[in-house]
Amino acid sequence: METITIKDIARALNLSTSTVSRALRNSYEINTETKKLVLEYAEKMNYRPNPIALSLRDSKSKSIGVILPEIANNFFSQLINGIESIAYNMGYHVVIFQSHESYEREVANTNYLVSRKVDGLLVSLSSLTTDISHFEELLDKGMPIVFFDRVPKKVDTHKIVADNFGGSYQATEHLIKTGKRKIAHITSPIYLSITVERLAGYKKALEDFGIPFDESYVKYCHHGGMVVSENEAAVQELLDMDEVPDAIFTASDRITTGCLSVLHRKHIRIPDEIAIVGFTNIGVAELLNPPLTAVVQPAMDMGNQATELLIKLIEHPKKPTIFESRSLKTSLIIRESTAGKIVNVS
Amino acid sequence: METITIKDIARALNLSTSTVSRALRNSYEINTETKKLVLEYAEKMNYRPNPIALSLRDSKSKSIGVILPEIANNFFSQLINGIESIAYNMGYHVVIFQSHESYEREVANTNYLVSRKVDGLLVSLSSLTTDISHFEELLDKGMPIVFFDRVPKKVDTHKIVADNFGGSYQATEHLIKTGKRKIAHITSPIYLSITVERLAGYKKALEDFGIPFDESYVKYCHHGGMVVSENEAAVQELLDMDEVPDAIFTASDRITTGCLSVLHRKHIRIPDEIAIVGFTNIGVAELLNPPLTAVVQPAMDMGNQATELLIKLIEHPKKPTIFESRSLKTSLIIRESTAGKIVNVS
DNA sequence: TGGATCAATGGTAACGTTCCCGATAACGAT
DNA sequence: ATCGTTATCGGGAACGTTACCATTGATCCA
Repeated sequence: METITIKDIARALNLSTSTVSRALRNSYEINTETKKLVLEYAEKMNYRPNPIALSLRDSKSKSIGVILPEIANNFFSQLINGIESIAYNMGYHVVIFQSHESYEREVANTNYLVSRKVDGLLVSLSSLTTDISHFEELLDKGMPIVFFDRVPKKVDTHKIVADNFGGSYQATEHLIKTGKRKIAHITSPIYLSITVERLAGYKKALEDFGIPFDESYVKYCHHGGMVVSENEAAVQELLDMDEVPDAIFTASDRITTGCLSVLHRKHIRIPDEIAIVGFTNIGVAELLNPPLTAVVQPAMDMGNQATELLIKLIEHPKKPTIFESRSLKTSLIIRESTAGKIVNVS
Repeated sequence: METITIKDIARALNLSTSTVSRALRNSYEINTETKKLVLEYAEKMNYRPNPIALSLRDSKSKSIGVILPEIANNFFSQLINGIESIAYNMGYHVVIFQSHESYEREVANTNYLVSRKVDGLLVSLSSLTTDISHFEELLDKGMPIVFFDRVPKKVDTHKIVADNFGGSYQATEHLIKTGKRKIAHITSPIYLSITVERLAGYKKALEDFGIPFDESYVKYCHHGGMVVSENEAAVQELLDMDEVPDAIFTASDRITTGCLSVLHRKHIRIPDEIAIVGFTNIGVAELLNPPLTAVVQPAMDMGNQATELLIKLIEHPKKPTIFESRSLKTSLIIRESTAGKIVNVS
């Protein structure tokens, strides 16, 4: 448990540090017996190479940085588990930073992580990030970055996302097929990739079933639902409409629970007055009142795949000619919050 | 954005590295003009000291390690937010490791964090940790450690816990006052501090109200509710009893949701057949069916205080003669899962 | 037997920073 | 003129590790 160094071993065995170093790395040019001597002594003294010294020397750290909006969120914490399990197996460790949906903190975290010499970055953009030059500069300098979930559109690197379009389409289609026609959508800021894609899926489903798209049925929460008043306002605006929606499709963990909470307080009956389907990974969806129909993302798998791609990038510095943009299937879990007779709509 | 070093500045300004270093640290023995020159150039070139080099030199890293069971858990992720906000303000950064309730991973994480030269440790024990010698050794060597939530009994260092006894007493008392007499308790493994304290509060409340304690009403989940079958078995055993409980007091986030899920599947009516109160910080308690009465811990504040104590320990290496053991008040939020007439019981 | 080859090991610089110890010059005091 | 003082700066070592370039014997072949 004492911090013993190569120097200590060298002194104890009357060898040079070079010899010890090479013996430990099992170099071919070291005498077998010397090697054995060193290895045994190192084992006995519980020698562990100093990662800091290694980092300083090689400018790598066997660690990957994760920047995401927040961890107190089922989707992200499941995703982190996915990241960690792969990283752990590959000998990397994971440093997590939260942007708390703040652009400034995202930039600060990025800089810190870079100065800390992480070997690569796993990033999901904050809801207030419109300028991504801090990542582009790093990319230009050769820093491996993989984006997940909330990905920048133009940037040229690996990306892992859920099939937001498909999931959204499926949710909307499900609402339509259970007889809903006035379907609202409460979602994140429009400059997030997830917002655009989910909105597109929603629109396409409406279109396919001959329901005209009504812009006033779409509400954006600029802080991604982090601010209570936002949800409140969004829901209230919908309730104040001439044609009150008969269904709401909510686009994230926080927005979903926020809206549910508002609807509860207003004693709106779900699904009778308004049906709800959420794009959410909350673990207790089936315990909610009513049990919540949800589009669930394969969060763990997203974490796995993003990490695999990142480590591949780190360990094969030759630039891949093509970057992957994987889209993982979501699954629609139907529960009572959208209960209704299946109606023939097409 | 380029990684510029002190050497680069020295070369550019025709100074020595020592001078530059001292100028940057605003040493009194450097000429004001020289200082200005260096500072301006450093600013212009966006110089950032290399934390790795600092770590190697000083054997400190301005970082603190956190070891806890899992982050995909409302209580812990709220607590992490508390840790981060303080650490961030004090110029430390936070490295989080999950034990996933495994003793081996806890030990591995500890070793890694130590070799990584964290300046201190914030620890909540895994549910399978009975031997804490890996922490005791570190403590003996002077490593600052603060325990929170699940703390070892004997160890001599700062500890931050919720008032588990009080919270538990309050919950039990509430059940009794709403007319329940056959109150079961499903909890974590008995060798965890939280288990012992919560059990004690539960017992004391029973005793104070003249209800005999029945050991068979207490069920332990050895994996802290992480394993579904555990919850299932615990609940089933209770349902199979001659005197089926009329209330269950569950002792953690995971155990609470796990039990609720089982009760739902078995179509047990809450609170009519069985009332439920959970020791839990889940965010959507009010959205559950029925809304869940909960003992809520001041998770964020626990994180704050633990971090403050740790940093104090780090920055004032003189051993404090006495270690603090703070216990923060919980709050009982009453909702429908324990609805019932208030009865006169004493 | 001289030179070449090879196995085995040592010495040292380098990564970026700080700190201890000097070094230099200017200046006033003796 | 000599000395001590002060202000300002430079040189080098150290943190732990590895890579490159020696160095040393020993062996071998012509």
